[in-house]
Amino acid sequence: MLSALIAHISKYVSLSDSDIQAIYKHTEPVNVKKKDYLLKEGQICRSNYFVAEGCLRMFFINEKGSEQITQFAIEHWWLADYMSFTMQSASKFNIQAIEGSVLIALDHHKQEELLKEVPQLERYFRLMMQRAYAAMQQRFKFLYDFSKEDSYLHFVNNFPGFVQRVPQYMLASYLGFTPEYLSEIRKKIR
Amino acid sequence: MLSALIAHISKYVSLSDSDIQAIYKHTEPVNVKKKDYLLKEGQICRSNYFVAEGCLRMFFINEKGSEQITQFAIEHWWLADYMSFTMQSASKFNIQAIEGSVLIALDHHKQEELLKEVPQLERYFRLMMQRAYAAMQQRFKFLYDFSKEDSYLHFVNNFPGFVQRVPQYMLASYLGFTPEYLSEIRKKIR
DNA sequence: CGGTCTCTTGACGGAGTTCAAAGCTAGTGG
DNA sequence: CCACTAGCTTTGAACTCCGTCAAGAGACCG
Repeated sequence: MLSALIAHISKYVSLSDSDIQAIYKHTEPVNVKKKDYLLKEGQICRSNYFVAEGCLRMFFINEKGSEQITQFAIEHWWLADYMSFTMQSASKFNIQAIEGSVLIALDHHKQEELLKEVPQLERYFRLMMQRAYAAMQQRFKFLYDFSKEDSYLHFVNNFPGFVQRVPQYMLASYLGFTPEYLSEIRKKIR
Repeated sequence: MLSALIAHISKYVSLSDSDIQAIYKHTEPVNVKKKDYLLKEGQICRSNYFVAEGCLRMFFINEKGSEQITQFAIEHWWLADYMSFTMQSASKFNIQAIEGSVLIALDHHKQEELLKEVPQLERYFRLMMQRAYAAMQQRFKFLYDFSKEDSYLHFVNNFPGFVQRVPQYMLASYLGFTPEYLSEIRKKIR
């Protein structure tokens, strides 16, 4: 499943055979079952994960003691708590598989080594970070602009396939409201 | 004021004299007065701005017709609508100076040229994007975790100097509530 | 089939908004 | 250096969206 990553990188920068060998040497494929954890609160986020297949969620435990989802990651996106990853300090987030998933893990120090060996990956990761950051800027706009009802409608229209893949209560959490209220919205729409 | 940028870059990667010359050639210093616009809704976000001195805000006009601030940028941070910047497509955001400011502007195509001439800047910008993205991940956590009152207290504690620099109503907008409610919170604290 | 997740319903309460008006403050020009 | 004005902040009352709690109905998995 490394081929999915190689294909993805190749869309942004060109790789020689020896570059591919270097990537092969520094990354580690990881197969996880539904509900397996990749990071738990209090641990250091040691790896940056590329989703080749499947789906992850990142969440934290809020002041009331319930799980609050902040991000999903589907095929061809990277996920990590980048504060913890960069500083190698304790994370306040959890990362968990929502489906059985195939991931490529890239450890912090392995990433540094790999970037030295294959410098054009600096460009690839810059573009990935820029893409992720741009998506977040858009998301902030929606968060501020839309009512909860509109947030839901917008999400459903923009990711029609994805809505089927996760339980409703996770969507509600991600969108910032309760499963009860989501139920209300869905009733209204019918 | 380019020296501020050179100093900042030098914290992350090392620059030769010719690298510095290249940076000098591709960037443009911009002096703006309070309330000057750097980007207006509908325009393409052509430049990435480094704040050497001063302060910017990014905002959009929400469904009710009022300004909603999504980001501030102070000294040593970069600001752009990265979706518009990357795709060179129309932006839905505005960028405006809150104070008289000294900026370094880097146009999209100039950035591409510069990155070709000085490849280690790919690393610098990767680190900047990663830092900005990490900050956003944290911010999402706070947004979901805190009540409006706690958001305000948290912001004041974390950026004590900054609160003096902007009008209260801009803070309220950034934190996602009304100036009236902010006034209520401030009364309660006293 | 039994038990544990997940989704729905309805009653109630409260954090935060809206609207309107008055009080401040700071910038500007005379 | 004062006076004027526009912009900013405060107040209070009415309202509303959405959360909380509790209980029941499905749905899925071993």
